[in-house]
Amino acid sequence: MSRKFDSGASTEAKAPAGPRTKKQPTGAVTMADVAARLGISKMTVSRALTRTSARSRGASEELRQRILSTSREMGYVIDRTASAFSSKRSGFVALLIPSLNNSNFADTVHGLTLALEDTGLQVLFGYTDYDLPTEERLLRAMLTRRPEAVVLTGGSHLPSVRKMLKAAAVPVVEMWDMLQDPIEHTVGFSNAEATAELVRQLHAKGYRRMAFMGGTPERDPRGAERRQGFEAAVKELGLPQDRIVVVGPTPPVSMAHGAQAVVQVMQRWPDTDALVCVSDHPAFGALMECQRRGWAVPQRLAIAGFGSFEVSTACHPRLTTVVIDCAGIGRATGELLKRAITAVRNGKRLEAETVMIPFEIAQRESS
Amino acid sequence: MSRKFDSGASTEAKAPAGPRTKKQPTGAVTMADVAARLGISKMTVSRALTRTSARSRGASEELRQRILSTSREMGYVIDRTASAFSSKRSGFVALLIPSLNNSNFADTVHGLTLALEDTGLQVLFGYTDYDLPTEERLLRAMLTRRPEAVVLTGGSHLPSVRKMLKAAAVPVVEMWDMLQDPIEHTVGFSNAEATAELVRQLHAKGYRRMAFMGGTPERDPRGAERRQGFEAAVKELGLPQDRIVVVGPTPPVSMAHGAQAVVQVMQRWPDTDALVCVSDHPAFGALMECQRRGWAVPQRLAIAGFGSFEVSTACHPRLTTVVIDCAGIGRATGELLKRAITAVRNGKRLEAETVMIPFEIAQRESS
DNA sequence: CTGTTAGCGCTTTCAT
DNA sequence: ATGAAAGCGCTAACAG
Repeated sequence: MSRKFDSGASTEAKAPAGPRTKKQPTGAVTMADVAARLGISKMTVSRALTRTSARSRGASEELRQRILSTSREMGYVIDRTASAFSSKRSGFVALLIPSLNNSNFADTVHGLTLALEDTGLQVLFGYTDYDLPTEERLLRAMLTRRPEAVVLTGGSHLPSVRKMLKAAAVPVVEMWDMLQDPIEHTVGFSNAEATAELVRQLHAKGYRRMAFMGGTPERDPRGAERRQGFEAAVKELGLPQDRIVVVGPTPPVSMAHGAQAVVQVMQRWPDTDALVCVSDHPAFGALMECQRRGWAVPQRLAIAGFGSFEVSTACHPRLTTVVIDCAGIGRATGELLKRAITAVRNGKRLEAETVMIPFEIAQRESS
Repeated sequence: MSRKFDSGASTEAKAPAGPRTKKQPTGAVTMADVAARLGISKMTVSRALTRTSARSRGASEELRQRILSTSREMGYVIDRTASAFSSKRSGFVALLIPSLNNSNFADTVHGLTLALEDTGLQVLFGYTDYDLPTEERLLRAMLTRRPEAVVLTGGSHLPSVRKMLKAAAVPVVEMWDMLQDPIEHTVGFSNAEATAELVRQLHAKGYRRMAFMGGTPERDPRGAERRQGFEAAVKELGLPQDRIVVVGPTPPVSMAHGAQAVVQVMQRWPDTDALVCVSDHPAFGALMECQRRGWAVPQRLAIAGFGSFEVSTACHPRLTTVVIDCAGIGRATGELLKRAITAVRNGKRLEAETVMIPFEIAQRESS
């Protein structure tokens, strides 16, 4: 007992702090309180509570049960701020996605959360609103919490983001895209190839004069990739290449954008027979606009989307689209994360990995 | 210098830990490093970095600038785990919503985040999947991080949740509902009253045989409230009261549920002239099903939803719905949070508040 | 398997 | 305005 000015109270009785203590304690029950009650050291309590199936060291099972039940009785809640501080393991994974309001990303978060469920890792979550400076700001704030891994969406980041991540020396996963020059790990698929494949299948069905609609490329790298896939495919197939409509400026591209785009397309290129949209949302908007104007889908114009959002199967006619295993991206990211974090905790480093997530074209009544 | 086994290195040069140190330092640049470089105490650095417009005490402006630039140069990133631990201020707000995949809640999160933007508070975010035990589990995990406030959705919680919150002695906000017996603060509106008002307006338009469709009440308290509002209104208006269809069992109620429900309704009560849905998603599904079957909307059947989701204005005909200021709920919650947390930090406690958020009925072509 | 000791990086408290 | 000392609640490291 070397604490100066000790109030003299045993650690068990939480007397109000003496008049001369340097620092005000929380007031909450601490590990030391639980230990004192049981007449053991707090280290033993710590071991009992921290014990994982993986960690062999811990208290004996009988004692462990007593510790657990006493903790419960006393209303003890471990202070992870303190434990993170002491162990240098925050237990956080930082996750940045472009938008909350997008069920594709929501499904990815879902899959990731499930994969991390039994690990004690918590997700520190942020959304960038498709804005690079916002991403940078959020990441900067998150890094003050010392996350054990960082997950980003896509490969488009400010230079300072790469710099910060390098300095933080933490495992990084970029998801949802296949990247030329990933920071470290990647989990995703080629948005360009998926769109190209969609175009090829529409071509096989007989469509020859296709148009593409999407948002401004700078703010939506995934959309830009899809557009490139479209352009490559129509070129390869010898189809007209100039039928591109850009809406914006703000992502996400909305249903209303789709309605507006389909009108533009039909005005500029009246013989267009298929419209490929950057996502299901504008595709749906386009479909509804066609119904308003009495343009038969798919007879007058075929429409295709991307992402297989709920609306794409609920609408009438149902939308042809690219089906992505969004939850699978999250799950794969989670599994990768576990291995990467375990490696770091053991003083190693997981070799950079690239995980390909398959996609599928769903041909439905809109084409 | 009372540290035993000190390696002898000054704090400036980050030599690898000596062979006999008890604890491995992080390796990252610390406040002490920055201070040493400037020849000042780390306390001064701390003050310079923590200085808020609110806090008057801090370093002189000139020194502060030097500290800031040196920090940047050295790549110093403050360790909020340590500062939270030391100050007993986690800087976290715990937020629990039922679902990520719901733009209403997404908008609320957005509003909340914006309101908290300049406070240094970070959101610790979890979604319950409309499941009370999941909510309890998530909250338990979050409380280990000592959040300075907790935000829940709705008023339906396990008893243990109320107990944990009471023990944590932290400000609590329940949002999205008006509650009989709130835990503490409330921000929301009456789902029952909003639905009742919708029914009254449909009645005024001439609809007389209305049906309601929703999910199982146990898993969706907000849906249950809406149903109660429907029942109260049709009773008050002397309309048939038994036309209730329950789909499920799993919330959220989907577009497909709506398609299925509208068929059931028209089979059981063929003279139904209006269908009120628990949210826009099933309302949209019902609308599409009507189109598939050639039932004219609103001539044969009027359809109304709830929530003013994007699809409700994009579809054709557009859906009559209840417009909620979702972001406003988030914003109001954020403002309340700021005051509540400030109070606690000053050793006070904010009196329990109830903030009413107005709603609006949008009559559109589907009715 | 259990205990002892030291200390993580910051902020509080008190002194100057 | 600045500094020195102490300590927040936990876990690493070592000893037994």
